[in-house]
Amino acid sequence: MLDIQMLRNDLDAVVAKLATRKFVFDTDRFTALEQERKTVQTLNEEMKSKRNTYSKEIGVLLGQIARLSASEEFDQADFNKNQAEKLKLEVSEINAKIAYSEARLEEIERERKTLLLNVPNLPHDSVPAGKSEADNVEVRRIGTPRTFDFEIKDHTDVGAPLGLDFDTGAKLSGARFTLMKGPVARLHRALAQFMLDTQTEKHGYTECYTPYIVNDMSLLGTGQLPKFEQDLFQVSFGGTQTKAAGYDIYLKGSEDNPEDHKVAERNWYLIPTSEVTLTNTVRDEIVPLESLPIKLTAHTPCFRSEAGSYGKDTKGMIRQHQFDKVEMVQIVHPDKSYEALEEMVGHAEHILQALELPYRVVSLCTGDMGFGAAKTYDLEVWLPAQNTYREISSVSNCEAFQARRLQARFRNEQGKTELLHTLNGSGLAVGRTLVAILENHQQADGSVTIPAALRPYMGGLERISAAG
RNA sequence: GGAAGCGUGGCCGAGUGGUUGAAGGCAACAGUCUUGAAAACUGUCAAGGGUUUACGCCCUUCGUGAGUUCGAAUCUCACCGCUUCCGCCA
Repeated sequence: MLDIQMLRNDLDAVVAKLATRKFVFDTDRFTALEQERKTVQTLNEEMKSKRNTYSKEIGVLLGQIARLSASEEFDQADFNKNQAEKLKLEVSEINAKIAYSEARLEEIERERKTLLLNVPNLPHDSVPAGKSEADNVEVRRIGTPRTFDFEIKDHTDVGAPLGLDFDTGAKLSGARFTLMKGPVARLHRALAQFMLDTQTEKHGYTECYTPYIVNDMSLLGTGQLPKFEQDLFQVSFGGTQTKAAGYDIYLKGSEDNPEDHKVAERNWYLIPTSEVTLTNTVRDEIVPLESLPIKLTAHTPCFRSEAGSYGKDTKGMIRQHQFDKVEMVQIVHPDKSYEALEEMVGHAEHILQALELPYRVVSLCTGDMGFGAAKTYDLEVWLPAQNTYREISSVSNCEAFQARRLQARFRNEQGKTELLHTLNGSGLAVGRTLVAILENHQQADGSVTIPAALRPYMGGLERISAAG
C-alpha cells in the first residue's frame, strides 16, 4: 500500500510513476473521495466532540444531585435534573445525525481502502523503464553453458527413468502435479536440505517451520489479496463449522436477524510462497531496533492455481500447482534495504554456483515487476533443452509497501515508530533447480552427475542412474 | 467434540456505567548525584487519524463485531484467540 500522505501531497508524480508500471490510477475518483471525506469527517468529528462534552456535563449534573439533596438544596437539584434531561434530548438528536454521517464516512473509507489496496508499489529510481519481459536488463552472466557431444534430452526424458513421473501425478491429482520416486525424489530432498543448510549456516538466516494454510489478513499483508485471489487455492472447511451457529439460532428461535449473527467466516488459503508466513511474523508488531535485521528462511511447499497460464509450460515440472521452495525473507531498517537486496541476490547466486549451474542476473523493468516490489532481480538458470535462461529465483525489495499493510514497525533512534522495509527472495525454487540439475548435468549414458557440493546430501553418490 | 476460565498500553497488572486514554509496577529515555558505572531521586513516556503556518485542539482505539445507554474497558449477544481438564488423534 502506498503512503496516503504521498498521494495527497504529490499526486501527479505518483500517478506518473504508476503509469510506468502500466497502472492507471483513477485520479478523479480519488480526488472526489478525498474531498468528500474531508467534509464529512470534519463534520462527524465536530458532532462527536459535542456529544462527548454534553455527556460529561450530564454526568457532572447528575453527580451533584445527591449532594444537593443531602444539603437540602432541592431547587438546585431539580434544576440539575431538568438541565440533564434537556441535554439528553439534545444528544439524542446529535446521535441521529452522527449515525448518518458515520455511515457515509464508512462507505467512503471502504472505497478508498479498496482503491488503495489495489495500487501497486512505486518502482525505485534505479529500475529500468520498460513495458514487458523484453525490456528487462541483464546485469551479469555467470558460468558458461556446457557443450554436449551427444543429443541432449529435456528434463522429462532425463528424469523419467530416474523416477520423475507425470502420469501418476496426473492420475492422483490432475495436470500440473508430479510424483517423484526413487533417485529423483532423493535428489529433490537433497536440494532442499542443501539450500536450507546453506542459508542458515553460511548466510545467517534463522530456520523456520511455518503453517501452509494462512488466513486472509496474512495474504492482505503481503499483497496477494485482494487483487490476486484467482492465483490462490482457497481451503474450505469440511464439516459443520458454519452450520453450527445457524442451527443454534434456529433452535433458539431467535427473532434476531440472522445476518447480525453471521458466523465469522474462516478465509483460509494455501500459501503461494512462504514469503507470506515469514513476512507476516511481524504483522502488527513494533520490533526493537536491536533486533534488526530479521533474517528468516523456510523450506515449504507453495501452491498456485496458475489460473491464466493455460498452455504455458504444460510439459514437465517448470510450472506446477505444488512446488517446494526455500524462501529468504529479510525485515530491515529502511536505510539498509537496498544493501540487503544485493546481499540476498548473492545468497541465491551462491546456491547456483555451488550446484555448478550457469545463470544470469536480470533487473526487472517497471512493466514486468510484481505488485509489491519496488525493485526486483530475477535469477535465470540456463536450461540446455530449452536453449534459454529460465527464472529460478526472484528477489525483491518491497520497501514499506508490505509493512504499511502489515503495520510492521520498529522504534527508531528517536523512539518513534516507523515502518520497516521487507524483502523476499527464493533461495531457490527446488523443483526448477531439480530441472536444471537434470538437464545441465545429464550424461550420454542417461545418468546425471551430482555436483560435489550436493554429494554429502546424497550419501556420497557421484551420479544417479536408472540402475540405482 | 464436551466442560471451565481468560483476553486492558512495549511487558506485567488494577480497574464493573460518568473529566479513565486508563492507577501501580517493570522496561525505555532525559536529568540530578558520581572520577565513571550502578544504586537512589526527579521528570518524560501508547498508537492511528483529522485539523492548524505553529503552539495546540479534536476524533478513534481496553481481542473483533453488533447491541443497550445521554454516556461503555465496565452491561447484553455473537464471533475470534489463548489456557486447563475430558474425549479423539499423528
